[in-house]
Amino acid sequence: MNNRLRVLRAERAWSQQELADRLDVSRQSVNAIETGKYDPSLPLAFRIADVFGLAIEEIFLRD
Amino acid sequence: MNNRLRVLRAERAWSQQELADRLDVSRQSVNAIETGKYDPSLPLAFRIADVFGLAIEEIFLRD
DNA sequence: CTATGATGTAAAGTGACCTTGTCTTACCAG
DNA sequence: CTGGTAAGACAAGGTCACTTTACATCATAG
Repeated sequence: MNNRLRVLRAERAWSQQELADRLDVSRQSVNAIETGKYDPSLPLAFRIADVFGLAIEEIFLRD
Repeated sequence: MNNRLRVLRAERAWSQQELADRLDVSRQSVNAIETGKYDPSLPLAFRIADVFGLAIEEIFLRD
């Protein structure tokens, strides 16, 4: 399960902390997802999609 | 996090066991997701979307 | 140099997710 | 009616996603 989180965040010039606040999770969680330590829960994946205004399939990719 | 799993499965006349086999999880997991006991992991959500040929957003709904 | 912001990593705890096992109900053959 | 099987629910246990807390590195500003 690959994801384009880092790129999308860079496009908006957000820090991990800034994204974490918008998602209402810890900064470390954002970092862990970006570095591929684990996948987000489905509800969090939806919130991520909402924050970026994209579909889940446009952010998370089947590897 | 609401989902249309039961309806989609009924449309195809699949038992919980049949769907579970296609998803490579236990029959109980399918049941638990249908009855709203919990949400599937993101990878499983993708497999569910693949099995039904739909987007995740068409199966799982923000409540 | 000191301070601050951005990112990465680690250890420990909680609860979500998934399993195995058991149960009920319904249906059909004999 | 009885035995067998299929479908769906429920319970208890284990693994891991996710959180918190804490500490470390590097860059840049003052």
